[in-house]
Amino acid sequence: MSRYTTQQSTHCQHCATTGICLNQTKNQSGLAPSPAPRAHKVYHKSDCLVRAGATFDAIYILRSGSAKSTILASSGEEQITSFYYPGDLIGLDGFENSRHVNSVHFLETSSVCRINLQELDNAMASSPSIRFKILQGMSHILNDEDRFLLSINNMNSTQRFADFLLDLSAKFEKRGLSSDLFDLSMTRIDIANYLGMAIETVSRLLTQFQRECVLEVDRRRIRIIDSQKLKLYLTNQEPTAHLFTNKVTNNQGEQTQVV
Amino acid sequence: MSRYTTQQSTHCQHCATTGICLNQTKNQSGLAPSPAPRAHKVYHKSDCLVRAGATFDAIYILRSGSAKSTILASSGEEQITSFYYPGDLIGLDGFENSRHVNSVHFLETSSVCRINLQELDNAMASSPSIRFKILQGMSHILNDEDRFLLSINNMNSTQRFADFLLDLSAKFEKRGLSSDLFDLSMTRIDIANYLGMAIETVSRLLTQFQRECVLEVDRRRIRIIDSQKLKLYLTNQEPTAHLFTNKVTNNQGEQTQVV
DNA sequence: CGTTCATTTGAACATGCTCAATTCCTGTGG
DNA sequence: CCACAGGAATTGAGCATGTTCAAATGAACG
Repeated sequence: MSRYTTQQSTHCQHCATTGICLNQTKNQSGLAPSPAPRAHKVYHKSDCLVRAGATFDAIYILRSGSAKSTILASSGEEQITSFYYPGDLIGLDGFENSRHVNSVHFLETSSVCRINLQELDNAMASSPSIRFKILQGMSHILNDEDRFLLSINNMNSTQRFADFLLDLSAKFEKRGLSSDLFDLSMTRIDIANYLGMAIETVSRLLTQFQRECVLEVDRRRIRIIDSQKLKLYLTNQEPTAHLFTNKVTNNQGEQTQVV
Repeated sequence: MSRYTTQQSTHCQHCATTGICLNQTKNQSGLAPSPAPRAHKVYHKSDCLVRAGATFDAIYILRSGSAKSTILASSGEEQITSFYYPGDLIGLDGFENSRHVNSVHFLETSSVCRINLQELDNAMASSPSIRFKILQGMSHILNDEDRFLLSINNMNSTQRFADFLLDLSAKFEKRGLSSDLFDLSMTRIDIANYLGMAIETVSRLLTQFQRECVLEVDRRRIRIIDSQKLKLYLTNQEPTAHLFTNKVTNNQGEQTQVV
């Protein structure tokens, strides 16, 4: 793996934009134990950044490219837990047991910024803004997973897939890229694994969306033609399905007004 | 809501056992801006601790009882994202946007320790161990959700329900309670919502497990009779007894081993 | 007691999976 | 440059898991 990696010595601009660039803060606070600008490594497709079970000694910020993290079931099956895009924090799962729970693999040529734990702790001790940014980053991941949970438990495969595409679209837009024309960096197999469906279902949904003039699909390239219609798939509940949910809502509704 | 709450002025022993009691540390470090021992409030069943959308100004440690957090789908449906037990951190979802994403409701009479953000930040600034404990707590939640994701995407309802029961059992044991005799503090509706299945399925699974002499069920009270057999359901990809097909029952507890 | 909510149980149905066959794409070697 | 292999993706058909609908029972509570 190391033969694939190179070192660069430019300043960590991308990290800075996310507000978590530890170099900057260390300079500001005058600590700067290592005066050199942060080094970042370049990895290639299917390279491994972190292996489950490995000692937790650093976190990473993705600078460019994309990655996925996976956990291993006792049965031996893998489950993708997250896809990462530039600016995302990677490796935060390690705090629990000082070992990584997820493995992280790159989906394409990518580069990351490595921040070892001592560095991180120093920064958190000295900078309120770093403290906040790290907590914010973890909170963001948490909320993302909660939303994902929601989609898995309450949506059918059509809705889930539409949600996935809109999510991707929003992520690209947030990073200054086109929100309606982008390349998937993951295979259909990865998508199916992530969304908890069969690859055949993913394939059929792509075909369906294309047939209904919502998307244009060319291999990994996706063009969203009608994002309004795509959003409709999210709310379009199947004709029925109300009894169970009504009960839940009523159960919750009581708390709003208690005489 | 406030009429349900009372104040107590004992020292925060429960928090101390979790290692995140901020009072202790503040005493150690001599900061102690508020010299009074930490107050904790008592809430009752279905009381609301945190409402989604509310300003994020504190986190909480659950001292006793249990709670659930829920997020709201755009469609209006609620999804339970987590159940909380004593020692758990509550409210960490607020860091992302300075607003809470989840609502938190109590499932029974419970008490919490409130730690406002300024307090938390002070403690994190001064104490490396607090810094670590908070990150560890968030990491734990993250990993929990990842594992849950795995179970939802890769397990059928029987496996998921067995997993849920074993999880609960482990949580009670970790807190010094009986691992094989406990009361569910949530309704079947909550369980079904959390696990992403219909309440009828939950009911049928309870009946099945009882029929197969794995559990004894009496309303909310669960006794795990054969935890070994319960664990087998996790790995047994092949369903041993079909739940929904008109069963050709072997009227004794022995189920047909397909392995 | 009567009302209401939680739970159980049965039967029909449907969403999405499995299995199977085919096509498409990419890289490789002759 | 083409043939070929192997993985990725597509498409079809049957079927199983778990949902939905419906009804009955049980428990809690005023």
